[in-house]
Amino acid sequence: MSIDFANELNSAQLEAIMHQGSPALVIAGAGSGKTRTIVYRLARLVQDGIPPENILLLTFTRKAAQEMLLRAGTILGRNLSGTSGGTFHSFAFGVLRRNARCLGFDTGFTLLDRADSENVVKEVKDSLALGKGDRSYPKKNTLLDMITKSRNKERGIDSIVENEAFHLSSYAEDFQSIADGYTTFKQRHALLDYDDLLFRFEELLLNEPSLLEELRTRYRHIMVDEYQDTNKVQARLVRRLSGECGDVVAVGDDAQSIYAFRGADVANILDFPKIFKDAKLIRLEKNYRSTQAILNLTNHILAGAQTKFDKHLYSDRQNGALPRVVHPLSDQTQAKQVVEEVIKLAKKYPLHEIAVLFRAGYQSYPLEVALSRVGIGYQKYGGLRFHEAAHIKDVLAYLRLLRNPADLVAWRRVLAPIKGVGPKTADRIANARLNGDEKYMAKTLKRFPDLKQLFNHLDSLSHATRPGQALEQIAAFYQPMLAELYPDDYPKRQAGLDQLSQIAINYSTIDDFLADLTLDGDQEEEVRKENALVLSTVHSSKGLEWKAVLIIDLVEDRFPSKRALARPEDLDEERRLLYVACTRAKDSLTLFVPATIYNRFNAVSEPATPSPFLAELPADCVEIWREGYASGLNKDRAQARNNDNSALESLNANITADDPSPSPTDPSRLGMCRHKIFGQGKIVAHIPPNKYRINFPGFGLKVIVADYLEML
DNA sequence: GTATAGTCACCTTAT
DNA sequence: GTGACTATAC
Repeated sequence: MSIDFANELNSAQLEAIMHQGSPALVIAGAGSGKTRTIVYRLARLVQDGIPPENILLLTFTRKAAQEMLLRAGTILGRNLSGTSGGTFHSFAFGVLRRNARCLGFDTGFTLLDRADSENVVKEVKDSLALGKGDRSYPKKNTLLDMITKSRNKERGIDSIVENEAFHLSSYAEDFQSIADGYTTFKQRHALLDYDDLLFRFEELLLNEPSLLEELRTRYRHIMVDEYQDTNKVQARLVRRLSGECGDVVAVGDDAQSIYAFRGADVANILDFPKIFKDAKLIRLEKNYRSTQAILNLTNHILAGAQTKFDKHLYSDRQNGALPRVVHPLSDQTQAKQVVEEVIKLAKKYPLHEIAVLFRAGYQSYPLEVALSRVGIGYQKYGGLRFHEAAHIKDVLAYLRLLRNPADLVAWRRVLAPIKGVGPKTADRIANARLNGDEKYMAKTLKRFPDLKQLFNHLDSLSHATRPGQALEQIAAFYQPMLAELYPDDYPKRQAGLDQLSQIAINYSTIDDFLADLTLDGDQEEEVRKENALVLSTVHSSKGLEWKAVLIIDLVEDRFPSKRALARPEDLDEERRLLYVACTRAKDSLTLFVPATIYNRFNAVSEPATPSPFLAELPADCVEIWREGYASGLNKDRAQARNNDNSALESLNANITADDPSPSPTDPSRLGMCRHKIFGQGKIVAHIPPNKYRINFPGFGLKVIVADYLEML
């Protein structure tokens, strides 16, 4: 069966799928049929006689790769399972595992997930006696952030701190010592973190020319999806694997770059033609996903960016409803409004074609409560992961020890439930067992009789090679501890363990099972609900699409996130994030702007400023609705957007007047101020309780928390 | 060194 | 309502 490609694709897409034999960069706007293009190119290559084994497809999630391979297989009517597909990290892991000896890991190695890494970092910090008794000392999360940012951006920690966390500059030296200690710890216990996978892979390719040759011979055709979100080392890996003029097709969209915080470098896209000789450039600009009404809005969002994008999406779908901006009275009523909106939309679309998107995982909590109350099933993407739950990690620790007896992180977990054994004793026991210190072991076994059982259990496990089988034994051993450790919700956790066993059955090696869990958190989707509303962070929504999209909490501090705005260019990333969110919608787009946000710190609702990205939008590209105190939602007939701010400010004024705390709008303070990043600026307005709107020459209007300002 | 009860500050985003 | 840290007693 031959496929009529010309009939299935537009001319730019066709050009992309027919390209072969040299590097090409496909700049694919949102909804421009990027996935379709990759899928058809896969199919085209195989149809033209390329063995699937010679193709490498690198994507952002493993699921994306699987779906593309499945679709290509369906088109061709044959199985493409021979194709290598996955994330950079999982591909790197596979190669590293097969060559563990070249890395100096003779007894295997194990992976650290984010939480593991944080705990190691904290341990190192404590062992160096840094920040003792200092409550305001940077937390493990911040410490690891600095360390991995430094590695991903390939700049010194001091430079990262100076640029992105200037308030921590006095700790820069500490951070360096902690980073060094962290590296040493990982080496000593045969542990790799996410970043190590990429860098050790690169090292391996440099040190083992025969391996590089082998990989090059095998992977003659490389495709890389979401190229705008690759970092420097990933770009070098592609270059090294493909060679300067190999058959490599990178697909991406500079306007959708949303992982700069992780070291992603848009320059990779821009430099592609420099790094790869005679790279062909192909642009996909026609949008097949959204209505023109939605694209009008997304084009406006992008137009406000400081970094200009050469992008203007267009669609044939002219008859679309205007995107709606809904102003609920508070974030609590917002949840109610979203539920009502979902109920209405559900009459038109299946639930899984409707998504609610948000900036950060916690923002969906009130909504989750409201949904449960009315019995609407939902599936959440992003936020806490299945395998991060304590009981899952407990059980996995036994498996880790089987593969890497030096894994101290796992030892601590396994030993922790034994009464009388704390972190110190756990370390000692682990070391004694590793070094065969019989004397200490005998002594300790006498003191902690439970240890005997644990060791017997571990010994019996060592015969198990398949993860399903091993997990069965572990679950039996862990059972009594589960009930003891988690008396409140232990049935629920038991169900989680059963689910884990189900997943494990599909794997033939423990290494792959463990790696997939840490490298690809959404395993639980295998038991995904059939028809459920989708809740997702914007980051996790990348590459997906729905008939109807609702975005919540579009207010200053939340979207854009106040945590994300350390440097001027960070605002653009937040803007691109909103762009990604809005371009997920095919037919219907609704933006929620609550007038107040509940503040847990002082347990009151505080007035919120609408997201600056919305304030810029021309009045005719959206329809505005407001929630009244008594009357529910009303359409804003006048569309008097300019009154918006004044109404809000009078609301603010009222609240401030009732507030006994000091610092209301004081005209004498509305002078000049200085900000570490934006420089000197004129204060335009005070936004109670603690923010100012300031005009910074060159940067425009910004809302800044008073703590970050020096008043002049 | 460990267990436990109490106090205080806190939630980006994710391979 | 929780996780991270401290003080106190075993």
